[in-house]
Amino acid sequence: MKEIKEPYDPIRLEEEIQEWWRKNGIQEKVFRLHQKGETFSFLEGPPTANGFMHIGHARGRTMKDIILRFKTMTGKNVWRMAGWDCQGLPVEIEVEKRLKIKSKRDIEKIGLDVFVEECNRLVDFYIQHWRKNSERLAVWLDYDNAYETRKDDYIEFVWWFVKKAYEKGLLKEDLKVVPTCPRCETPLSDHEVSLGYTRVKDPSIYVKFRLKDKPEEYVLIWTTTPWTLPGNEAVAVHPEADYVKVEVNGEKWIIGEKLVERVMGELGIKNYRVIETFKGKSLEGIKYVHPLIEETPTHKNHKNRFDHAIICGEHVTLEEGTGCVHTAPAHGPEDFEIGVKYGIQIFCPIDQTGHFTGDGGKYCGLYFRDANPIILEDLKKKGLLVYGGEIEHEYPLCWRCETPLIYRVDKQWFLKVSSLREKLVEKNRGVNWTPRWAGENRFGEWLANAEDWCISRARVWGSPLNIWKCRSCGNVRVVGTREELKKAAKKIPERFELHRPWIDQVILQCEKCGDEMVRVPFVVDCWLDSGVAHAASLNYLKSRELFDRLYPYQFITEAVDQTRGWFYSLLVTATILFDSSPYRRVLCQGHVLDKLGQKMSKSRGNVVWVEDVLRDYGADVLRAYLIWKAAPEDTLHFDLDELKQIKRILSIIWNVYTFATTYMVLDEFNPKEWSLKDVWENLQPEDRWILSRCQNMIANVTENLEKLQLHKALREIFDFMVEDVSRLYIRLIRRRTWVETKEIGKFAAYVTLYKIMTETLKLMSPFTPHFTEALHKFISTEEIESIHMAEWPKADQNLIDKRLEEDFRVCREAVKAALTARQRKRFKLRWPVKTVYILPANVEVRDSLLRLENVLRSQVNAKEVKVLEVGEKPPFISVSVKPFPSIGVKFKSLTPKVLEEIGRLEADVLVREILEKGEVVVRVDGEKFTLKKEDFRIIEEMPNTISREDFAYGTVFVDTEKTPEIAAEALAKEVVRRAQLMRKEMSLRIDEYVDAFVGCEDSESLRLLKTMEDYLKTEVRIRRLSLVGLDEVKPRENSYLREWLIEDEKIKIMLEKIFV
RNA sequence: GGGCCGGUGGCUCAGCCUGGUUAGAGCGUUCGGCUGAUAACCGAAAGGUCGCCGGUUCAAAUCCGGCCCGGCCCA
Repeated sequence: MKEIKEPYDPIRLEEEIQEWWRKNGIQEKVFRLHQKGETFSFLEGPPTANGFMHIGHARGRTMKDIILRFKTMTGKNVWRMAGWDCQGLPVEIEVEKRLKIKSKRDIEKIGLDVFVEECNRLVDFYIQHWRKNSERLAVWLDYDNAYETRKDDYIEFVWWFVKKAYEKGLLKEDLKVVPTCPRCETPLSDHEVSLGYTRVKDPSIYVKFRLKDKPEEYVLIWTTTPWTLPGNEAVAVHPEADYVKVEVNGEKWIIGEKLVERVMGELGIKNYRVIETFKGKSLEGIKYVHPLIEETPTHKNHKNRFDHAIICGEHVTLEEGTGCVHTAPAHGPEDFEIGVKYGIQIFCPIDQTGHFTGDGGKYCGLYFRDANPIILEDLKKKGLLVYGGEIEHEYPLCWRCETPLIYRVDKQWFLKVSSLREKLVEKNRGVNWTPRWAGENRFGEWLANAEDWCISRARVWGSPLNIWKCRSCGNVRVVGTREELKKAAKKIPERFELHRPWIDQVILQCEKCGDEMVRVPFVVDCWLDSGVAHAASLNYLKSRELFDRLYPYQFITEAVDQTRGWFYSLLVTATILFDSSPYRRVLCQGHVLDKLGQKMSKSRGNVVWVEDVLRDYGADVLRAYLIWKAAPEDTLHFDLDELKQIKRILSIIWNVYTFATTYMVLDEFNPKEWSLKDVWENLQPEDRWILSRCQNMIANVTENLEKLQLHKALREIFDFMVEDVSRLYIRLIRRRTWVETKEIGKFAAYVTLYKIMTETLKLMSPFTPHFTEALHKFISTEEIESIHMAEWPKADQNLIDKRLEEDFRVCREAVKAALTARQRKRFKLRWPVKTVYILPANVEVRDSLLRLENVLRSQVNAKEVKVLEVGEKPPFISVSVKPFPSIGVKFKSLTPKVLEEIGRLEADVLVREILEKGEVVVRVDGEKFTLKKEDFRIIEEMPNTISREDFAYGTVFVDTEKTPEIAAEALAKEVVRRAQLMRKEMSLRIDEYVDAFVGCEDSESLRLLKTMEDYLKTEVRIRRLSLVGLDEVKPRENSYLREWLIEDEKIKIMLEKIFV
C-alpha cells in the first residue's frame, strides 16, 4: 500500500494509466482471462466510418463497455469484436466534396478507381479517429480484429445472403416509386428521406381539367408540384364522399362538397352556385382531356380504359385541396399503387437526374424545378390555370446535399420482406427488450407493417449487387461466392476485387442464349452490409465454428433510431438465413440532445465532440456523467457544466482513499495480515453498519447491472461512498484513527474500511476504469495485476444487519435535527454542548437511539445525550395555564373574584387539575364555580438556552447553556484548531512534537485553558507547554508566532520545532 | 392523422408500477459552519397550483378518461 498524496487529476491520471495498460498488455490479458468461461456474445453495431465521434456515440459505447467489463468480472468469456461500417453514400458525398466534384457523371470522368481509392483512404482516416477516441474513452473492444464491411470476405457474405434470398424466392426486380435525389442520382431509403423534411416554398396551384364529352364542365385539382402534371394520368376522388358541381361564370366545376367554401374563398370567387350533389363513386370512369396534351403528345398514345379518367381511391382526403386528386402514377407511391390497380399507364417523362426526357415533349431537357414556371405559363395560356399562388410546407430534401427530392418510378431490386411479416413478429417475441415498449410497441408494430426492402442503390462505393443479366435475353444469374464467379466468368480483370469498377469488368456467358452477361449497375444498400454482421463478421463462409458458439448473440445495444435501422436489418437477414432472431437481448438507448433539449446538428453548431470533452475533462468523468445522468433508454440533455458535479463526486471518493492510506501507512497496516475474523469482536456499531450497507450496495449494484439499469447502479455506488462512507463513517472513525498506540480497535476500523474500499473499487471499475485502476495500484496487495481482472463481489448475507441500518437511519435524522438546533442558537459544533434530549416518536425509535447513544453523543458533540420515554415531558419544560379573558362572559361581575381565587391556587396543582381532570373548581362567596380546560391558555415554557427541532422520528432539544467547564473545552478546541493550522503551515509531520507558548489577553481565559493543559498537549503534540499572559509571548528564533482573534479576544500561539 | 416517450422548485432529475408521513435529491442562490481527507468539505434557509380539466376513492403527483405542450418515430 502506498500513501496517496496528490489530489484527483483525471487528465494526468488517465494518461499514466493508459500508458501502464499499454506497456503491460493489460487489455489483452483481461480479454484472455476467462477463455474457458461460459461465453457471453456481444455484437458490435458498427459505427459508420464517416464523421467524428460525438457525445451520443460516446454514451452508447460507454454502455457497451460497462456491460462487457461487468460480464468479464463475473467470469464470462466475452466476445467483443469491434466493427466498422465502411461503405455507403455518406462516404461518397464527402469524397465528392474533397475531390471537388459535383455529380455522379464527374466521378466517371475522374475514374471510378480513383474515386474508390479515395473512399478507402477516407474510411481509413475515420477508423483511425474512432479507434483512437474509443481507446482514449477506454472502450475495450477487440480493435485489432475488427470486422470491416468493405473487405472482400465480408462482401462475399453479403453476396451469399443475396443468393440465398434469391433461391428462396425473396428477391425480385420490380417497379417502384422511389424518392430520388436528382443530384446524387440515386434512390433514398425512407429513413434517409425522413431526415430531410424542411419547410420550403412551392407553387400552390388550382387547375381545371376539361371533361371530354361535356363542354364547359371541369374537374378541379390542386397541386404543389406542377412538374408532375406532364405525368398526370388520372384524377382520384373518394368513393364515399359527397361531391358537387358548382356553377362559376357559366362553367361547371366538380369539387368535394366539404371544400367548396374554402376553395372558393381562396380563389376569390364570390359568385358561384352549387347545382348538383353526388357521391364520388358516380364519377368513376368519366374521361377528361389531359391539360398538357399538346405539350406532351405522348399522352395521345395512352388509351387504357382509365387513362385520363376519374378514378376512386380510399386514400383521398377531404381535408385539403379540392377533394379531386391529381394522380401521376410515376410520381407518387399512392398514385402508383392505384394506377396499377386501375391498369393505368405508368408514365414517367423524367429521368434520374431530374430532367425531362423525350417523352416530356416540349419540356424535354428541362430540370424539373425549372419546368414549373413554364408549365404554369402554358396552363394560363390555355385558360386552365384557375389560381397560381405559393405555399410554405414540409418537403423532403436530400439529407446530405439538400437538393429537393423527386418521386419517380424506377426498376429496383427488392427483398420481399412483406411476405415475412408474421415470421418477423414471431421471432421478435423471443427477444428481451429494454425498455419493453421499444420492442413490443415500436419495433413490433414496425415489423407487422414491414414493406418490401429496396436493396439496390445506383452508386459506386458499396458492396456490388451480385446480379448478372444477359444483354440479349435478360436472363438473370445471382452469384453467391468469389469461387463461383471465377468459374462462371468469361472475362476477369487483372485486379480481382469485389468493388466497382473492377467487378464490373467481369463478364459471364449466358447459359440460355450464349450472349454476354453484365452486372446490374447497382451497389447494395449499406444497411444490408451491417445487417449481416451476425455472420459476416465471423467469416462464416470459411468456418462455422465461431458462429455456432456465438449465435444468437446474447446482447446488442444501439440508439433508438436503429429500430428501423440495424435492429431491423439484422432480424430480417437472420430470419431469411437462419429462421431465428440473431439477438436475445437488446438495450435501446435514448438520444443525446443539447442542454436545451435540441437535437445536435452541425448546422445548429451545437454538436459536442467527444475529443474535446476527453481533452478537457477526461474519460472517467465523461463516462460517469453519461451513465449517472439518465436512464440508458431516456433522452439525455447534455450539459458540459454538469460534468463538474461528477468530478466533485469522484474527488470526494478519491479523498476517502487518501484519508485511509494516510493513516494505514502511518500505522503500517498490512491488509494481508488481517481479516474480519481477527477483529470481529472489536467491531464497533459503525463498522458493522457500514459493512452491512456495503453488502446491500453490492447486491443492488449487481441487480441493476443485470437489469441494464446502469444509472441506478452508479448512483447507488456514489451515494454509498459520498453519503455513508465519506460523510458519516469516516467522521465516526476519525478519533479511532488518531489513537497513538497500535490498539486493535483502530485496526478493526482499518480492516472494515479496507474491505469496503476494495469492494467498491471492483464495483466501480466498469464505470470509471482509470480512476479505479489508479486507486487499485495504491491500495492493492498485488494479488491481481489490474482491478479489471478482479472477480465481481458477491454480497455476504452474514454481514447484513437490517436492524442496525434502521438504527443508523433514525440516528442520522436525530443528529441532523440536533445540529440544526445548535446552529439556530449559533452554538458552534466545536463547542461541546451540555445535554441533548431526544423525545422519540415511538418505542422502536427510542430503542434505536439507545442502541446508538455513543454515536449520537459524538456526532452532536454533547457531554450527555438523554433519550426520553415516548410521551415524556422533558424536565426543563414548564407548563403554565392562564385563564382567557373571555371567561368574563361566564362570570360577569364575579370575574375578578374568580381570578383572585385561581391565583391563590398553587401553580402546580392548578396545572395538574386542568391537564389531568380537565377542569378546576373554585369557591367564591360560598358558591362553587367550575372552569373548564377550554377556559385556559396552556403555555409551555423552556429556558431560552434550550433549542428545539422536530425531525421525522421525534423531537430534539439541545441545552446550549455555556458552563465554565464547557467554556474551557470550547476555548481549548479553538486554540487547538489554530495550532493545528500552524503545524500545517510549518509543514510538520503528523506525528512530530513541538514546544508551545499560548498567551491570553483575558485572565479568565488563561485560567480556563490551564484546566485543559493535558488536552492541549495531546491534541497538538506538545512536549512543553507554557500558558501565559498575552504580552509574555515574544517572538524567538526558530519559532512560529501568530496572533489570533478568538471570540473577540486576542490570543497568541507560538510553536517551536524541536531539533533532535 | 397514428404510435411511443416525457411534462414535478431557477436548472437537471427521483418518487408514479403497488394511492396514505411534512413531495425528495443534486446544481445554482443566500447565510452559516468546519479545517491533520483540505487547491477540499459540511450544514441551514429561501424556492413547488406535481402541465390543464374532469372522474374513481375516506384519501390522487401516483389509478382512469379527456385536453394542452415538447421530443422521437411512422403516415
